[in-house]
Amino acid sequence: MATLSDVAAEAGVSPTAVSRYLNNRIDLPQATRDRIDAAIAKLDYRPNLLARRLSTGKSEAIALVTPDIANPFFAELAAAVERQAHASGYSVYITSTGGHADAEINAIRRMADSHVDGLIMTTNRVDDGSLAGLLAGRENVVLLDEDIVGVSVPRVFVDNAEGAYLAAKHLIEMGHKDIALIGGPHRLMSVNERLAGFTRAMDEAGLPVRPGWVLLGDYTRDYGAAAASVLLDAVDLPTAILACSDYIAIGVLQVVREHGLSIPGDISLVGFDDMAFAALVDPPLTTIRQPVAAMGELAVKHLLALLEGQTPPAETRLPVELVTRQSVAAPSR
Amino acid sequence: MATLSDVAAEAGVSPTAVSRYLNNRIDLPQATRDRIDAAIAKLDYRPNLLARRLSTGKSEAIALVTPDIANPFFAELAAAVERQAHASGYSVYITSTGGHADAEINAIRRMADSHVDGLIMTTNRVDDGSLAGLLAGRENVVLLDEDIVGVSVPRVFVDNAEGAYLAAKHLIEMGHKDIALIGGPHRLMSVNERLAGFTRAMDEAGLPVRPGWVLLGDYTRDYGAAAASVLLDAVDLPTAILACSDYIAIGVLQVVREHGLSIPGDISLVGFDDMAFAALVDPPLTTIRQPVAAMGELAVKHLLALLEGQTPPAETRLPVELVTRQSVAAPSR
DNA sequence: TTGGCTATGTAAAGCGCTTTACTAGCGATA
DNA sequence: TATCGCTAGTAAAGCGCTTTACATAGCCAA
Repeated sequence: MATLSDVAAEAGVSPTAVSRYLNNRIDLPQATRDRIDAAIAKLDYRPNLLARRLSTGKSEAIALVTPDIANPFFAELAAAVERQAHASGYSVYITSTGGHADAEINAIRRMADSHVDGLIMTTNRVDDGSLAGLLAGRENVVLLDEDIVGVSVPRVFVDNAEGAYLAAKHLIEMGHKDIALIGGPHRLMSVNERLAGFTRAMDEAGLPVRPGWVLLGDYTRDYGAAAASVLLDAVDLPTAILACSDYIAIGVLQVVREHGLSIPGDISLVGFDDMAFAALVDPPLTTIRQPVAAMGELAVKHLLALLEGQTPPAETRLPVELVTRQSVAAPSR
Repeated sequence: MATLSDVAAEAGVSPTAVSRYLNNRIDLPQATRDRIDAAIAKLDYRPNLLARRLSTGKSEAIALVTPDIANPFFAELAAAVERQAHASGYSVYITSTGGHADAEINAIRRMADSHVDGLIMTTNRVDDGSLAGLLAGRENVVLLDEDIVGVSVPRVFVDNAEGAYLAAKHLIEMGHKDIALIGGPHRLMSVNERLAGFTRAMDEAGLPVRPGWVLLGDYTRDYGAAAASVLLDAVDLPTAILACSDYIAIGVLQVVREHGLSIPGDISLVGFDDMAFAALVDPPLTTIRQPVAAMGELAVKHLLALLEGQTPPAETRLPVELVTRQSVAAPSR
């Protein structure tokens, strides 16, 4: 690999001149510029980014740490982050942690050690304080999608409460009164908020939120199935289920079918996220759409603003919308 | 941030000693080790990876360049690559290119400039020679999933021909004779091979491959829909369609339904890939499963072998399997 | 003729680490 | 006593770049 010095020698100037020329920090006469350009072309010179980063202390790169890149939600988020970052000349380094606390900590450490300029953090656990400790006080972090309590960095979330409210209201307007909610991990911000939105809709309609019909566990298909089993094995059944993620919804779908019931014939179902498969399942899922791409883009914008010393909003809420398909009908009972 | 020298000063030894101690290149008496450890703890020292990489010329990191991380196939591949690389102490930097030639080239360049030790390349286009030019002769690259002609680096593929053969044979055994194939981009290796496997199965059964029933375009839902429209608007219809990807298959699904036909009642359908949604669509899709995780793991293993100067197999074919669900039935006509 | 300005650069230090040589001191050995 | 070998380190160069401070030549004005 040719180095800057090689180019300088070839062009008959000093390395300083070449460096400053390449970084637009010097005005050179045309003849000199031509010689340098020729030398670069001849030697196929490409600057060593590592050396540059070490020297300047800037990397023009950001990291995205994510629980699981194989999860389409985070994958889409990652794609959006990358698109937006590239548009601003930044590279992005994506890591997935598997959702384990120690892996998250390692990932953050490793990224910091590799000297990325900033970090976008998504998680799907509730933190025990260790993440907060690592992240607190940093000026180059933004939180995306899910909160970490005690970390006062810019945050980009979706309007979770509104989403659940819209979903519940839709069910209520279709005539449902007996509505159950299946949600993600207890105490996770999005879960709290979705539960709150659900409760508000029920309250407004004068409908009770039955404790036995609020099941909190995981944003997974398996948990959806397990929770649906609990619901369906009880003596009285809800006429509708609000699943706090589309993954939960397909678990519900499967179990409902296994119980010989039909959706939406016997039970109506609303999901959350509008993942790509939501339109493809049988029946196509009525769900709450999250603006995934916008979330990723905004997170990058806020991070880059932060890096430039500006002060992006402490918290941004992106709007969600109800997408009606065919998993909701009027109650038959 | 504390540096090595800070630690050395704190511990009352030279930076050399600390460096060599941390890299296990020196035996120090317990007392000295304790002083260094204490200094590290006190200063919360973490080595600067950039500096280390610049100095050693090794990065303990590999890059994965991929057309689109938002595509669950590549996302799953990425997750597997990351898992396996981490297990060997390597970081991985994932980039997606959007499937554009220049973006691919940029990505490869950028990765090379950031001095990753090696590169795993996946693509979904047929190369015009520019990628081949960039990659040819490199000793630290492996190709995954799709070939780039003229690049003689280790390759990890799936047994495409066998997959299509199994799918076609399954249809034939169910009684189908009029079978169409909808495939990805013309001249892409996987497409060629799947077409070949299809043809072999038809030949063995003494069945003709009708040129009008072989449609090549893209591995996308849109193309699947477009191709299905062509097929269904003709005078005589196939009784079965072999879609060379599950994305194509769902496009087909949609169009078949729009034509008032049912799957598998009127037309049987087999997909390829066994993406997560294949089991969720209506009807659940019979498809060919690719061992995605194994592909990613093997690519990493072969790359690391390469980096250690070993010679992994020039080409590995991973087996596929037929997953029967409910999109195939005996022909009604 | 001198002083100063502009144009065109360069020398050298430094980013934080690794690594190759080298060495001071000391006990044991011949 | 001179030498050897071992222990416990160290000095300094180098990875490839950036950046600060300085330098020289030529020209113009006073």
